[in-house]
Amino acid sequence: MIVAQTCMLRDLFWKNGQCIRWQMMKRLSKLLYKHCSRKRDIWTANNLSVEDQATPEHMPINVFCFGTLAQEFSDSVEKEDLLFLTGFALVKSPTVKYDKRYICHLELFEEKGSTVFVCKHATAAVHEDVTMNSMKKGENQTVEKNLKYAYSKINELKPGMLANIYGVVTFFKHPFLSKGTDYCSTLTITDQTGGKLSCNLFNEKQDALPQIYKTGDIVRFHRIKIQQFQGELRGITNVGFSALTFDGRMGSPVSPRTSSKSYHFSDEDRRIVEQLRQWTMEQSLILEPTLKLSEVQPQQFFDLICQLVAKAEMDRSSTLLKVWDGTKCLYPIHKVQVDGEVLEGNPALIFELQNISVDIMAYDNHTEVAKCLKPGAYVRIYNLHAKLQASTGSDPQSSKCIEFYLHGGTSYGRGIKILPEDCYDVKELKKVLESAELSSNNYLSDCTLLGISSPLNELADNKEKIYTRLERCQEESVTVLTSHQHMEKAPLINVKTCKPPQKFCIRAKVESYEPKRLYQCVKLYCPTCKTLQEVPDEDDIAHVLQEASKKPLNSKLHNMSWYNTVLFDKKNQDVNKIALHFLDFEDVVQDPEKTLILTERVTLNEINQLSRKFGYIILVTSTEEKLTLLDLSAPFLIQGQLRHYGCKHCSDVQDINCLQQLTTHQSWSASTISQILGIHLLHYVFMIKLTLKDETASVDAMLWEEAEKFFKFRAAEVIASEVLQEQLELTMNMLCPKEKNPDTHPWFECCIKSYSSEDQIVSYQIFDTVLAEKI
DNA sequence: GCTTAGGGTTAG
Repeated sequence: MIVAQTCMLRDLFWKNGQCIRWQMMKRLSKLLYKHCSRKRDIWTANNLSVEDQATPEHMPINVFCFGTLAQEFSDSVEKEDLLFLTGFALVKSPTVKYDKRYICHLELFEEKGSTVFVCKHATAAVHEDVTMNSMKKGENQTVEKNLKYAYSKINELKPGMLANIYGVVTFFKHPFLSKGTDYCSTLTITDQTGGKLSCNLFNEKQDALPQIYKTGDIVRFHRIKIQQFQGELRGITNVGFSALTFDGRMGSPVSPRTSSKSYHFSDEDRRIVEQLRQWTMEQSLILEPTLKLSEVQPQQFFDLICQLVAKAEMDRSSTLLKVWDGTKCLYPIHKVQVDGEVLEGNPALIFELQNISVDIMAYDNHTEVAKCLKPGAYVRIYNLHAKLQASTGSDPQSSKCIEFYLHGGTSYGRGIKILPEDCYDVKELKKVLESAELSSNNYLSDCTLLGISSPLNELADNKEKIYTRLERCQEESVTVLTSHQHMEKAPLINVKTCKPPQKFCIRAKVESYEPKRLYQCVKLYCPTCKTLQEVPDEDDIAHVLQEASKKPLNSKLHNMSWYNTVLFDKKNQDVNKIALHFLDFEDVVQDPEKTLILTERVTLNEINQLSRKFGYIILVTSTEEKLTLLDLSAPFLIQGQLRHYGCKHCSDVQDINCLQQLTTHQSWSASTISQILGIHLLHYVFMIKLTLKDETASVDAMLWEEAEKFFKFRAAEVIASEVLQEQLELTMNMLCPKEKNPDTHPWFECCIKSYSSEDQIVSYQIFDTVLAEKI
């Protein structure tokens, strides 16, 4: 529990004898603009709408927090939190007409004694008891200590309820894209009461829907809305819905699968899950829909847990999957004729497993997922059909064989799911695959004995297991995600079609990149006005210096109180001198690398020489009465090999005499110097456009804000270092080899976010991704 | 701004 302002529970304000209990519906509503009379109010007022669950019509009310309370509140509150509001003013709402909310709104000011209590992860039902009791007793205790969720039994559900329930999944469909904006998952659950509840779960993110692997899994739903539909009750996602999924097998770890960042899970929850498991087993509720290939009978529909050996795109609506599960089908199996070139997979392994693998045709909506699979992946195929082939030959009995189809559509939960390697089913599968390999090796030795020439003699000696050799086919990416590794990889078509802003993890190839001339990848960026510009080239700088050196030196400005001046003759030109003005002259000999000098009439070449010796060089020119900086087209400060530029739009250049403030070299740095001179420093940044492509689409993604983290070196260093320039070139050539078919490029996994600019153009940027160490 | 789906086999 977070208390926005210290206050004891017994001090809670009571109105008409009732404590006001609100469930927050929306976080900092976007209606803010509409509600605030002046634009600057936005920064001081937070608006949210809350729903009083006690009112039958679920009428939301607007609440405004002002001043410091607004800030504290917005920092601590999240969707679904339970709020206690005290000391508020009840004001007639001017927005009733269009927001259709409660006729009054609440206004809270800290200075007027308003208080907001924010309670995390609570349910209203339980909260009421806890709060009321606490208040009656006048105890100053936190609510969290007593926080407990109340779960409804399925047969006790009533329309209109916002329920917390546990249940065993008896049916489910994988998340699929609905005709609306969200992904949809349909499932049915039951519990010890025998009641059944079908649910329609929606979320714009596929990963946010419950991760159900099989019927028999156990789910926990919080805040699911119960509705009536065609005479039956339905559960539907509502604001604040959250879900946990558990394996339904007795004895397996009670560890929830969820996309929630935080969730409440107690011993009581563990007990409920274990009781449901026990009950499911006793009832023989779930008929195991999974079969081994050796158990398959013709005409059956079943689930298959297997490893992908190879795949081939047959046409637009069908993909061939060659899989094995370590057992051999007892019936003759139809082999799909496919050109070896289209077949993606290791030819040696395909050959090695030819007698034990089966061909599956995945149709229509399943081709999308099938195409994304990599040989070596472990998958569960739901509702696979072992269809008996129509007889063709003269002897109908003998020619019949089984064809495996994953038909189009989603009925009966039909689909494909990639299984994580550490899941129970995969561990079990590996055991079977391992024992199957022994016999397949026996088969190989027979071949050798019989003198049959085979490319596998060599492989037979290889101790490495076939399934791990297959796993290796899932080529590694040249990049590493620094977080979100658990997120499912989204096809690029999703990235393109989902409304921004969104975040995704993707796996693709770099088809091309821009700019091709890599030195142009580094730009100058002004964090103040957010503009980008090219780094001036040597010619541009030389030109500015040349113009400046046309101005004569002014001896009146030499040897002032805060600098000492030394004049040098230019080569063979007596009249053409350059001037160096030294700050902190005593230190020059001792610590030249810490010295700050102002230079006049120098050439680029001379600057390069001077910068090797002196720490900081500021380029100046003389006027009649003072030294001034050069045009900001040139760098105003040189620090070793680094050239610092100022923003022409944002800088308000100050008199050079301000530099007197710099008393010791301890205070010299690019940022302090630029600050004193009123210059807004431009930052060196990478700006590279990568065209990423997978089977579904191509997307132009910028490598920008996190590019330095990605490459693990700084943009400013690249400008100054030929070694790094070379390294950058090598890296880009590795990501996207020139003159090669993009399909042969390495895999590029990254996190990508979409956002739209003011002019509604959607852009994509790479984040939380770095180059892999080994490359 | 706020619906979407609302289980019940393809027909290759």
